[in-house]
Amino acid sequence: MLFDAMRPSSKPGSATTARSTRRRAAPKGPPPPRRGKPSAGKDESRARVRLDVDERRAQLVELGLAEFGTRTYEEVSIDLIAQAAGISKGLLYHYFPTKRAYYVACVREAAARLLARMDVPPEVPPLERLQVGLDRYLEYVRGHGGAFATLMRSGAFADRELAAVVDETRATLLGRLTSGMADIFPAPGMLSSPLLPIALQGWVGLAEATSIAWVEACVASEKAPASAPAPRAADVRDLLAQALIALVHNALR
Amino acid sequence: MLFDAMRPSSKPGSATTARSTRRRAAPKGPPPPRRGKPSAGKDESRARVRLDVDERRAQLVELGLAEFGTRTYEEVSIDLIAQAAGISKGLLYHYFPTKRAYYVACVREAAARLLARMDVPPEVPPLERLQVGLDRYLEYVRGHGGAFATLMRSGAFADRELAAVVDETRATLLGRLTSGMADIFPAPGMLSSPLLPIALQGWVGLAEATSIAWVEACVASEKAPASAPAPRAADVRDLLAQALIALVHNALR
DNA sequence: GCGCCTATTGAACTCGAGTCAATGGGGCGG
DNA sequence: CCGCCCCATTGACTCGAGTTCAATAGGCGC
Repeated sequence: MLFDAMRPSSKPGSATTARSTRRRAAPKGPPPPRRGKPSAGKDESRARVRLDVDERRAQLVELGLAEFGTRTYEEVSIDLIAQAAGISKGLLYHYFPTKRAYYVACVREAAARLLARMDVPPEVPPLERLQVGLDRYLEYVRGHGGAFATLMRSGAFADRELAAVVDETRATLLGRLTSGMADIFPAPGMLSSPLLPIALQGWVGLAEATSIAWVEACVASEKAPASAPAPRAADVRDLLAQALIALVHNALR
Repeated sequence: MLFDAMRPSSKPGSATTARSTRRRAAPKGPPPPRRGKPSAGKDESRARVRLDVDERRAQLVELGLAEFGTRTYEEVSIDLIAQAAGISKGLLYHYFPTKRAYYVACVREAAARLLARMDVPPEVPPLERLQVGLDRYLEYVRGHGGAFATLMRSGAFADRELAAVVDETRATLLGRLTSGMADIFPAPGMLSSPLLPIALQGWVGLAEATSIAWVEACVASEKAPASAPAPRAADVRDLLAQALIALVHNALR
C-alpha cells in the first residue's frame, strides 16, 4: 500500500475503467485495427526490441534481484517489473511460467552468487577455510544488506520449491565451510551422532541471525554514531567459527 | 492450487459468471428483494447468529491458528476462513481491517501462548530457569510442529508490523530465559560489549533452526524407524543451553 | 411492545496474476 | 535480393481473491 504511489500511474486518458462484457474475440475474426497513434506521442513509446533469450532472461533476473531486494514479494507487481524492464507483462510469462517461478529464479541467482563468492580453493587448510569462507559470507551480507534478508526469508515457506532452494543453498554453504573438518575432530563415534546434523542446521540459523543483526548494528551506528559502535567483522567471524567448533564438539557427546 | 478443490464450490445455480457493468446501487435506491428462497432448501442455511465481539474475535483467531498453521498465508483465502467459521466474508472485515491484520492477530496469539508456557516462576535459579524454559520451548515446538515454523517464518518480513511482533516475541523469549544471568558471569566489562546483543540475537536464530530441524528429525524417524533415530529433547536442550553460555562467554572477550 | 444499536449479510467493486491470438523483426533458403 | 517462416513480443482479455458498503435483523433497554 505504501508503494501504490509508484505504480504505472494509469494513464488518465485511456479507458481504464471501461470494462467490456464481451468474451474473447473469435479465433478467426477480422483483426481489429490497433487503437490510436501506434508510435506517436510520448517519448516512452519504445520500438519493439528483440533480444536473445538468455540476454532477456538475465536482464529480468537482474531486475528482479534489485526489486525483490528492496520491496517484498507481494509489493512487487508483475506490471511494475514489466514497466521497469520496458517490456509487456505477457513477455515475462514467456520466460517464467508464474510470478513465483520468477521469484525462485531470482533467489537461485542470489544464492549462486553468494556460493560463488564463498568458493575457497581446496588447498586451504580446514580451519583457515572456515575463517575465509565466513569472511566472504559476512562481506556478502554486509554488501547486500536487506536484500539478503528479504531474499532468504520473505516467503521462504511459501512453496516447496522455494524451501528446497533455500535448504539446498544452506547445505552447500555448510559443506563449503566444513569440508575437510572431519579429520581434525577426535571422531569417537565416527561423526555419527543423531545430534550432529541438527546442530549443524542450527548453526546455519545462528550464522544467518547473527549476520543480519550485525548488519543492522552497522547501519544503526552509521546513522547515529553516538549509539553503540558496531563490532568488527573479524570479531563476528571468530564468534561464529568458535560457535561452530563448540557446537560440533558438544553434539558428539 | 492444490487447495482449490476445497473451496466453497461456487453454487452452480447463481449467476457467478454474469458480470454487470453498472456501478454500485444508488445509496437511497429502493431495496431490491432478496433473491430466491431466503431460508429454504439446503441444510447448510444457517440462521444469523449474533455473538459477542470478543467471542467472535476469539473464534476467528482460533480458526486462523489452525488454518495458517496448516497452509501458507497465501493458500488461506478469506472465503475459506469465512466458510469454515460459518460467517460471511464481510464480517471478517468487521473484526480485522485487512487479511494481513488478521494474520498478525493470529501470530500475536500464537506468540502469547508460547511465551505463557515459558513463564517460569522467578524463584527458580538462573541456570535451571534456562533449562526449564528451553524444555517448555521444545515441548511447544514439538507439539505445534509445522504451525510454529509457518507462523514464525512464512512472510515474516512481509510488513513492518509483522516483523515487529516477531522481533518483540524473540526479545521477550530471550529475556525469560536469561533473566538473572547477569550475576553469574565474570562481568569484566559489565556485560557491555557490542558483540553481546548480536550474539544473543544470533542464539535465538540458533534455537529456532535447531528446534525446527529436531522436529523434522522426529517426524522423519516416526515415518521411517529404520533411519537415524531422533535425539532426545534433553540432549537438544543441553546443546542449546551450552551454546548460549559459550556464546555469551565468547562475546565478552 | 417499540426503537435503537450494532453484528451480520451479500453483492458490487478493485486490482493484480495469468492467458491467448495476433504482430512483426530478422535470419535464412532460394 | 526477396519472401517466408520462426519466435520474441504485444495488449486486450479473463479470472479470482481482497475489500467496501448500503441494507438487514437480532436482542437489549426503555
